[in-house]
Amino acid sequence: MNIYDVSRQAGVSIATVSRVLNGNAKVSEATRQKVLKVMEEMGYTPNVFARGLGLNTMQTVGIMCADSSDSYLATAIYYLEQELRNYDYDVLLCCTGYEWENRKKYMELLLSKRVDAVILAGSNFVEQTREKNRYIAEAAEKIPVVVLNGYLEAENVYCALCDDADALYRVTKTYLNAGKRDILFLGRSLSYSGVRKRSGFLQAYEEMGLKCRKNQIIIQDGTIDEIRDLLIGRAKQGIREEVIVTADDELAIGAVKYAKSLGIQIPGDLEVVGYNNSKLGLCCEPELTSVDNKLEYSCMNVVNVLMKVFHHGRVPARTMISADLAVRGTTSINFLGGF
Amino acid sequence: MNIYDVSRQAGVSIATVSRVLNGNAKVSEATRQKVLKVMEEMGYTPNVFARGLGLNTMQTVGIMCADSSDSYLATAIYYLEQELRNYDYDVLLCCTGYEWENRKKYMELLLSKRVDAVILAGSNFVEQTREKNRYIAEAAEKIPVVVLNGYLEAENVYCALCDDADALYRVTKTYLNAGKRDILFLGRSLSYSGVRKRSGFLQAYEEMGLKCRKNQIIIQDGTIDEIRDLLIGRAKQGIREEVIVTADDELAIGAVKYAKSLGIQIPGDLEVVGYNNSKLGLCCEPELTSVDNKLEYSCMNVVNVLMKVFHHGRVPARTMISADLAVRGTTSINFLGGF
DNA sequence: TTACACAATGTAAACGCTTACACTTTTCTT
DNA sequence: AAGAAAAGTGTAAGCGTTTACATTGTGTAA
Repeated sequence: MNIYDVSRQAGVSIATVSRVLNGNAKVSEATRQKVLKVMEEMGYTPNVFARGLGLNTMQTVGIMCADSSDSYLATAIYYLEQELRNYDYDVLLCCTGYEWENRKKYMELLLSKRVDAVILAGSNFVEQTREKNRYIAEAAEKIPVVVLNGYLEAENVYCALCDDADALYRVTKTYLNAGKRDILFLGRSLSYSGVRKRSGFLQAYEEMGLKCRKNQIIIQDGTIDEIRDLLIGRAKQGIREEVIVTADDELAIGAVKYAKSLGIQIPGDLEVVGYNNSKLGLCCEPELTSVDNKLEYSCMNVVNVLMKVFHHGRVPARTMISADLAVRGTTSINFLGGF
Repeated sequence: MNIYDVSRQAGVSIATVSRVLNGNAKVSEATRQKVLKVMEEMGYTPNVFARGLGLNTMQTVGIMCADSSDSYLATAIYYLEQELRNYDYDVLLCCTGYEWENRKKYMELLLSKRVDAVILAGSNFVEQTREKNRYIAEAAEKIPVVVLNGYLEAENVYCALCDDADALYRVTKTYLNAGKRDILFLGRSLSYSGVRKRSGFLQAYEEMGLKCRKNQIIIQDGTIDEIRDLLIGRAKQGIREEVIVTADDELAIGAVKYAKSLGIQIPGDLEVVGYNNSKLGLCCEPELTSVDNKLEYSCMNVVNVLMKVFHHGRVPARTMISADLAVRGTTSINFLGGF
């Protein structure tokens, strides 16, 4: 069943039916209702392919992420999907894994499906070298690209950021102000936000005129248990700390588990701060204090930017929000001044 | 740039270009190479809309789930996406929330986008009444529908199941055989797999000729903390148990947290068994023993079924696998006989 | 009354592919 | 060597929309 069937049944031309369908051109209210009624009765659904051919859009946005099963990314995808649906856009999902070499291919795949825009979820999409990011800039020549929590400078690329540097700066500063000196920063290998987090950590030390030892920074990709074991190994060499600040909740949970297995009291002997305020943090005992980067808000922001771009509005290439802190059981310090 | 540009440049007809594109009809190797080279040089990408119009497919599968941020569903989506991509299918994601009234609408949305099939991820898609499932059966009249871990009887609906009843039966039986009697079943409100899990639990009691008290079964939708508080309240009324078996890991973690907050030793005083073997279970201390319903395997199975259906192969309407058990710190019993 | 603006509708040409059918050339049979 | 079968290619008719342009009708100002 197609537009001809409807037009015949309604006694109008296909142009009129099409106009009713799109609602942008003039149609008298009487015919409008008549056509609508016929569509309803016949159970007519326009063919998206034909529609796509004509309009060159299928109201679809591609979301690229490394791994949609990752708690943080899964949450982002959920918020993005919900928000996009409010504007009648569908989501084409694309998981690239962590090797950037694949990503060009996946991006081309999305482009070939003629998505209206691409959202890159997660800062691990932005690499250190311009060369590695070229595929993003190239894509952005054709359609809008929005990076969620990653920074990239290129025409037609918009970034929705959380000020990760500042968040880590404030957490660290609070501890330094309280007289703590042995603070460990636990991060992942260097994504954009990873770099920013570390620099916020370092800035706090610098500002106090304090030296930060090399072994106060650990960059480690690995599972919770690997993190735990790493820290246990370290402790056995006699390296202990009073505070561990991290770049994500899994790292923090690894730290909590390390403490538990050595009988170190949390938050008595050791305070731990996670990042992302994910559900994982509610699973451990005590519950994790964690930086809340307001993911839902950022996701809504991303979609907002997109909609404005679609409607030819002016949009700043980069928006930045401040993080909150969800204070729970793994800390006892008073953050009120800093957060 | 379109197929005409390519055909002109290559000095062949558009039919030949199309044939090269689709690779199903006869083209001499020489022309094939020539056309391929021109495409490469021009950076030609076929227009999916036009292609869709002709072929009436866009190589896309819809995945419906209640909430893609849920750890279990997020993992399922990931595996499904990866496997589908192996066959050059893309994923259109659709999160419906938990109210079944919305689902008809979302299903129609997917159908209107002309997906080649729909995968329903999670048993909460299958309701108790036939009426509520009608929208699924209706969709299945048009395209194949596969339910992941849910059971539905209808033409063109395929189910990839894990034998949840058997898993809970075996766990429960093991404890009963060991002389434990106070076992609590903690489930969610009745989805298909929820019902099956409970019936497996009950079957174990029945088979031993034992009575199962009403308060040995709790059906509770809620967060980890709500579960914990519920159990604490129960304990204060003097109701204690030796074992808690659950329908998902969040419930189990709620149980672990309840035990911790009352100083109940795990696994000394209380054993806890989760379900789904999700990442959450690795976050708590001790780590959660959890039924492994082999999600990755099931997902591959779902995609396999789909591919066979697409190629007009005969496929059983329902496939069932057995669960494993990931034994970790919250149990001390020996499951070897049962698993 | 004429001329004109404007609203409502129709006609027909894209949009970029696939593929049935027709045609030509090559290869195989006997 | 003739005829049949197979291989390779082209022509043209869809697929179901959108939309520029043409047409008709209707109210309004001169």
